[in-house]
Amino acid sequence: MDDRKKKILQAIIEEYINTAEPVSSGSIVNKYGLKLSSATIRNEMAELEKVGYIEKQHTSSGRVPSAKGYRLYVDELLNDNNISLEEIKYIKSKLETRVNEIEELTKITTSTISEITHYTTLAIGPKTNLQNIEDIKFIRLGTRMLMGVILTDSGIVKETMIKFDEDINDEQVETLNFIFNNKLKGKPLEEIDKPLEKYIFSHMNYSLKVIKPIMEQLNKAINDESKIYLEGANKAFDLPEFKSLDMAKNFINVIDQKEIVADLLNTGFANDINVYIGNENENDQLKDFSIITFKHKYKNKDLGTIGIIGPTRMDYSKVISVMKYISKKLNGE
Amino acid sequence: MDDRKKKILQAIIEEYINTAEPVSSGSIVNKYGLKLSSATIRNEMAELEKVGYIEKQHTSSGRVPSAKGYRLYVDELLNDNNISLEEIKYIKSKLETRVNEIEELTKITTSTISEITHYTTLAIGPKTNLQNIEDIKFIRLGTRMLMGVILTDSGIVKETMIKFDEDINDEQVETLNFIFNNKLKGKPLEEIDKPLEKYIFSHMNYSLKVIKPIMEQLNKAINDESKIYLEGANKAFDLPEFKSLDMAKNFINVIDQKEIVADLLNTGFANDINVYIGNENENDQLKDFSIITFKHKYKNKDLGTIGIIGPTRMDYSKVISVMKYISKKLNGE
DNA sequence: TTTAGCAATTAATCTGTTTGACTGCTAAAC
DNA sequence: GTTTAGCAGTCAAACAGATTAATTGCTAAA
Repeated sequence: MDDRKKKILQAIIEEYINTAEPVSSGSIVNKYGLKLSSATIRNEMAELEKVGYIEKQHTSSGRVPSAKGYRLYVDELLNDNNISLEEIKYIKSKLETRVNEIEELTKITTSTISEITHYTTLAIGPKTNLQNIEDIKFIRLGTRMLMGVILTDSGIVKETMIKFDEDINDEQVETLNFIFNNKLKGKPLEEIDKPLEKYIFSHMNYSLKVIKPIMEQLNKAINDESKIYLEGANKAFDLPEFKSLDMAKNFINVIDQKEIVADLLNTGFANDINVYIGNENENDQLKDFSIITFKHKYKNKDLGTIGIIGPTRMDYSKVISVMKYISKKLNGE
Repeated sequence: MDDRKKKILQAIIEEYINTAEPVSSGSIVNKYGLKLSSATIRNEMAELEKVGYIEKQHTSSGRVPSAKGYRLYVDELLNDNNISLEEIKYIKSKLETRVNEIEELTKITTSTISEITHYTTLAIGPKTNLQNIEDIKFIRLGTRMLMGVILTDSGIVKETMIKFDEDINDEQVETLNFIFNNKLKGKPLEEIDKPLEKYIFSHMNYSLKVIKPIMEQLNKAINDESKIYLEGANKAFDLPEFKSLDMAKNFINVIDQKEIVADLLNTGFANDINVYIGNENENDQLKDFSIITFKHKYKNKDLGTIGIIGPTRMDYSKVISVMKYISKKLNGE
C-alpha cells in the first residue's frame, strides 16, 4: 500500500460517505487533490479491489468501500479533529448545564451527540456492581413502605421501594440505617448479599418478614439492567440506506431489544473510542451497521457508555472527532 | 342503514382487517353467514360506498373501509369480548406479579398488552399535580446532597436529588422533614410553591442557599413530564402497511417525539376506552394511524394512560376486548 | 508510467402487452 | 320487487423487450 493508493482509498471512502453512491474513477479526478486521469485511478482501483479494500456490485459499477477498507480508513486515514468552532461552542454550552444527577448528564450528552452527528445515539449507565457504597439509607414512606437508597462513589444513586405486610417504625428504620452503613460503607455493591442477611438476622430481632423483602429489593436494584437511553431513532430514516425496508426493520429490531443494545455498549475498552464496522460486530443482527462507543467518565469515574449506531457508510471522522472532544471535556479538559 | 347493510359492512371490515387486501364482493360470499350472491353484495356495496362507509381505490378494485366505516364498526358492530381463555389466563398471571412500585405495574401491563395484541404499546404516568401528598421526606446522602422523596395518595413516588454548596447536617434534615410534612401532608402536589418557600425562610434560619435549590428541584420533580413507556415498536414493522417507507418513517417519527405521545395519551375520557381513527386524530402526523387508549386505575386511583398505536386497519375488536378486560381486572374485578 | 480512446457490460428506465381481478349493468329468474 | 347469472369494461400488476447512461477493463499511443 503506497501513499498514492491510500490517498485514492481515502478519496473513495469520503466520496462514498458524502454521496452514498458507488464511486466511479471519474468522479474523484480533480477532487481530494488527486492530479491523475481517470484511467490511472481505474488501474489503482483495480488493485485496491484485489486486496479487498473496495468492492464492485457488478462489472460496470463504481466501487464501494468494504469493511476492511473502512477499517484502514478509521485506523490510519481519517481526520479525528473534524469539528468546527460552532460545534465546540454548542457542545460546551450543553455540557455546562448544571445537573444534580449523573443521569441528567448522560441524557444531555446523549442528545448533544445525536444532534451534532445526526445519528441515533444510545447510552447505558455504568456497571454498578464494582462500585463502592458511599452511603446507604432507608426512608419510611407511609407506614408499611421503605425506600432504600444507595449512593455509590461514582455519584450513581440507586433506589428501590420495599413493601411490608406489617408496620415499620422509625426506630427500626434508624437501626437499619446504622447497621447497613456500618457494615457496608466503602464496600463494593456486590457485597450486599446473603451473608449480610444472616448477620442482620442474628444481630437484630426483626422478623424474617422484614429482612427478606429488604434484601430482595436491594439485590434487585443493584443487579437491575441499567437503564438505556435512546436519542434520535428517527434520524436513521433520513439516510438513504434505510430506503431498504429490510434495513429499517433490522434497525428498529436492534434498538428495540434492550439486551442487544446493552451488549453492544458493554463491549469495548475503557480508555478508547471503540469502532465496530459491519461484520466486525459479533452479533449477526448488527452486521449491516457500524457502532462507535466510548466510556464517558467524570474525573476518572466511570459514568457508563455512550454509542452511536448507523449504517457502515458512516461519517466516522465526524463521529470520532465529536466523541474525542466530549470525552476530553467531560473528564475535565 | 338496514341490518343487512350493516352485516355486509362488518364482513368487509373484518375481512379487510384479516387480509389487508381490498375486499371484493366475491370474497365475502359464504363467509360471515351471508347467503347472498356476489351480485347482490355488489349492489349493497355500491350503496355503502355512496354513503361513505367504504371506498374504492380505482374503478375495478375491491372496497376498503373508510374512517367513517371503522367508526360505525367500533361504535355498533364489533365484538368487544373477543378474548380467549388462554389469553385471559396469561393476562391474569402477568397482572398478579407482586410489584413494589406503580411504575412496575405500568411496565408489566404495557408489555402484556403489546404481547397479546401485537401492536406497539405506549404508556404515561398520571398527571401528578392533582394528586395529594401523602408523605414527603428528605434524606441526606453524603455531606452535601439531599434526596427529596414525595409519596402521593395514588402510590406514585417522585424523587429528586438536590446538591448544595455547603454541608447539611442531620438536624437540618429533620427540621425540613418536620416542616414539609406538617405544611404539606394531604395537600395537592401543586401546593409546593413559592408561598412555602417564604414560610420556611421566615420560620427557619436557613440561608436561601439551602432553600432555593430544594424548592427548585421539588418543583422540577413534580412538573417533570412523566416518563413514557414504549413496548414493541418493532411489531409495527411486521404489518403490511409498513412496507411503505413513508408510513414507517412517520411512525418512528411519532413514537420518537415524546410530546406527541404525551399528547395523544393525555386526551380522552377517564372512564372509557377511547378510539381515535385515522383523520379523527387532531395531530396531522397521526392521520394515518389509529390510537386506542384507556386510563388504568387501581381501586379508582388514576395510574396513568395506556394506549396502542397502529395503522387504521387495526384489530379494534381484539384491542378493545383486551383493554376492557385489563381495565376491569386492574380496578379489582 | 500515464493516459486517451473504445468495446463490453449492466442496472435502470422506458414502452408496450398481457393477464387477472374486479366492478357495474342488463336482462332473466325467482 | 328482489335476487342472480352473465358479460363488457376498467385498471393495476406482471411481464418482456428495447433503449439509455454510466462505468469498467483493456489496448495502444504518449
